[in-house]
Amino acid sequence: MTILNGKPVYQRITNDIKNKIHKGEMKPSDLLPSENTLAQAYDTSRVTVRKSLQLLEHDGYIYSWPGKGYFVSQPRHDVFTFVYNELGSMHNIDYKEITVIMPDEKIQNAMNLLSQQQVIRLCRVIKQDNEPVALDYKYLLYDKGTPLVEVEMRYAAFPEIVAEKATPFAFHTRMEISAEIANENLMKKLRCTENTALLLIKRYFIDQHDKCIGYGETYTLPAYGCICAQSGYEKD
Amino acid sequence: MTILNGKPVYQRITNDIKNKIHKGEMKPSDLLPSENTLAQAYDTSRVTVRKSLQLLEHDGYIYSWPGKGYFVSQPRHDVFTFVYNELGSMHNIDYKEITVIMPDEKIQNAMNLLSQQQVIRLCRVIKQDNEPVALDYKYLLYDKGTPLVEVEMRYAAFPEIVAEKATPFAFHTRMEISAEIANENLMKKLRCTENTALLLIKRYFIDQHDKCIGYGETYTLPAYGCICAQSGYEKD
DNA sequence: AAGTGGTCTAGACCACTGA
DNA sequence: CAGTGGTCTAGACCACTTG
Repeated sequence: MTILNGKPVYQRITNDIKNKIHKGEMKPSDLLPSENTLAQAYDTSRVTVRKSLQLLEHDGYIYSWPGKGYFVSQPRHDVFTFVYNELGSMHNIDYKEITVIMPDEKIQNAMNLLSQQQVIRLCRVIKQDNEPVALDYKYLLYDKGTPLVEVEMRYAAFPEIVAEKATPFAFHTRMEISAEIANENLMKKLRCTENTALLLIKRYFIDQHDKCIGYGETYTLPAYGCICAQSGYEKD
Repeated sequence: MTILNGKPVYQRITNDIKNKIHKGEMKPSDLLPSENTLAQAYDTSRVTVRKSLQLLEHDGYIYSWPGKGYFVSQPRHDVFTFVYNELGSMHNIDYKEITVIMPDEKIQNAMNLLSQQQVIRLCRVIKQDNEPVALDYKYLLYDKGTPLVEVEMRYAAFPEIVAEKATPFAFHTRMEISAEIANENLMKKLRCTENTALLLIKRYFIDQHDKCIGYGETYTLPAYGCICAQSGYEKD
């Protein structure tokens, strides 16, 4: 009785309202029927109706105004999402070097380091069909206490390396995407000409105390591909 | 009685569990206490506990397995989000041209057009401090029925233009981010040298029938800035 | 069979908005 | 004041997992 056509009641309500919004039958800033009205219309309880409306609210279709009611939102088309898996799976990796260095000013600023603080630098070249497609640098804090060097030797991807030093939920990543012309070092390692535009991805790994515990730079050749992001509202 | 310290019960439960996960007291794939256990522990009802757990589930901290219980998730550090507001606000815009053209093959493929289908092309140069920082092309389907040209004259940003032809929730955007070297046209319009790496942002506006109703290309100078994305779990 | 989460009900009290 | 959403209760039945 509660579940009809294999669909829970709250999903039927959610879908009905979502469809009306998609079709334009309900437009941004329109007022929805009240919880009690919907409960009567669907012959169900207020709790069930609220579950539907909270799903829609969470997905950005509607918002609630206590004392007034629910309204259709202004849609946002400026929020984009993408998945960035570190290059590596499905590719050959040429491990190039792992060194403990005294970082230059650029890295010191990026990681907000004290001077005299050493860092571990990992450099990798990613290959596809035996051609280099990307150059990847990673920088990690070097504390003499822990034998980090051995850890890195596993060629782990960046979030996993960092997660060893912080609990896995306790850090976040900031990414900066830009374009850069290949310099001599990049030309040599990526076997490209001097007129090559590279996609540069910088990543800052920040722990819960706002401390930068890892920094990475990845230079990618145009041939390899691009970052592909999505925005918008999906039907059903 | 239900609300203590100004916080609803369900928020206290949510925060408690979230903190335990952040601190590492609960690790990925750990089993949480059952709904009934939590209800007793917090001296509340199962419904309230479920509200807390569903918030955590929606935020990616835990997942449920019917018949077994709730488990701490493997954290995802590969999903990134950013806000892309079209260049324009806070900048000078040099309107350059608006034309109805027969698109070349590149645009035909991008928009999946039939040959002989004309499109409207808008070209803008965005300036900052009187220096050009970006070049922006927009392509829209041209149907002779509607006086679209007048509509575009308002210099509206892209999602708003497109939303006039589809209901505002009924389309989504795909974005491709890549790097490209300045060609002669770009060098002239952006006043840059031939060795300049530009950030190229392509946008495809897709309606609910998977039809491309708009296409855009934005070339940005390195000096202007970059795309800044975020990933990870926020405390509280 | 006992325990788990998934769905749902029929109430209740509160704070807020608007006539 | 009546109506709205926000929070919460004490039950219920179901399908699923585990012993």
